[in-house]
Amino acid sequence: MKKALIAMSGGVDSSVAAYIAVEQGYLCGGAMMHLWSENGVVDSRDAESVAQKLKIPFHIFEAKNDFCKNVIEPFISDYENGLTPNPCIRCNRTLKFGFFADEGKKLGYDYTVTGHYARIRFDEASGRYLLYKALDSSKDQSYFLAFMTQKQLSSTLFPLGELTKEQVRQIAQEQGFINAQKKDSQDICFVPDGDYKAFMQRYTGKLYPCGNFLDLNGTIVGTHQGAVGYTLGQRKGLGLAMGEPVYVCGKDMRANTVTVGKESHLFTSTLYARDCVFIPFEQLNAPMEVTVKARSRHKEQPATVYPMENGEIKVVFEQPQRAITPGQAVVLYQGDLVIGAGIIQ
RNA sequence: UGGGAUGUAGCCAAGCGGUAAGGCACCAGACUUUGACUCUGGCAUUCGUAGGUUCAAAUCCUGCCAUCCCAG
Repeated sequence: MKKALIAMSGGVDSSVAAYIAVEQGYLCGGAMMHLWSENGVVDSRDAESVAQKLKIPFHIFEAKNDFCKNVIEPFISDYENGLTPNPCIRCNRTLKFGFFADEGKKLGYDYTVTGHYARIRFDEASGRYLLYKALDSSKDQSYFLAFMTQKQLSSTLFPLGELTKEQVRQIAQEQGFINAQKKDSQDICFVPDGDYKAFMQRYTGKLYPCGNFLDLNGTIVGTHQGAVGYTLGQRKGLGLAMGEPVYVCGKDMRANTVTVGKESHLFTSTLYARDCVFIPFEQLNAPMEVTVKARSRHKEQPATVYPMENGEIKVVFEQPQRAITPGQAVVLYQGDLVIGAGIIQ
């Protein structure tokens, strides 16, 4: 009998994923990673409650050091370098399907199970594991999983990939799980109040100095509160009353300036990406018609992807896209199949 | 010190005797397992100030104050 270790967050999704894994006959265990807390408290009560109901063992993995090294510190240095990182993607690749899976292996588990909405299928013809969108497109999380390696995909199970959120809540309700009505998590987990700049200042002890807002002509139009606190396309929080809405059009970390302008200046139809991974094949050798997400909640856009030097790619959209932002992940699809992903530069 | 102009919310700004448009900013929700975007709602009992005229004034009159421009 195969053994499966469920990554349990205490939320409804991973709880139902655990229930299904048990029902499917895997020999199951549950575990939670202690990723981060500023007060040292780990709240594992909901997860433990569900594990108890399912009569499966429950572990807590201390992962704070790995999390700091692989998620938080890159997150901070990305912002300091003028990028806008996506920490959830990094966490998936390095912690959930990295550290956590490794710990599971040490305990004799064959599979890692999570409550993600996505599907994995083995393709006989190519001998590769393929990643597909969830059947419930409104909950699909394949964007956050697109950097998974073949090794990771081969030992991962997503029991929720064919279910809707309603069905998941229904199951949680039927099973009497404590979190059946719990609100979905959101925001960056280590910045629950959403103020990531304040978090960075606490974490690093640095103060990010004020600087100038410039218009597109280079004229000073105001004072910003630290360039790391702004991202491309941002409108809110600038405090600039220019008579019409203005958006962040660029940043110069060196000069500590933030340039603002009209929304029409944010549209571009080409992007370049590095650190690319491909799922149905090892590398891209020829141009390919795909649909593309340049951020998690981007509506997929038709585009052509071209291979470049050093494994980089160029994506040319049919229509210009708003606020393509360096540091964000770009994910390529063909229908429900995830083709690959990269980091926008 | 003379002459002119202007003073309406944080910023810009309508209104020109009938009981405060709008935009930007801001705030609160919604949306959302990243940052953003977006959407919805809120936001001047009061018009530099003190008096006067009038049934009724931000709107007319007078004094004062402030700011800007031109003279000197």
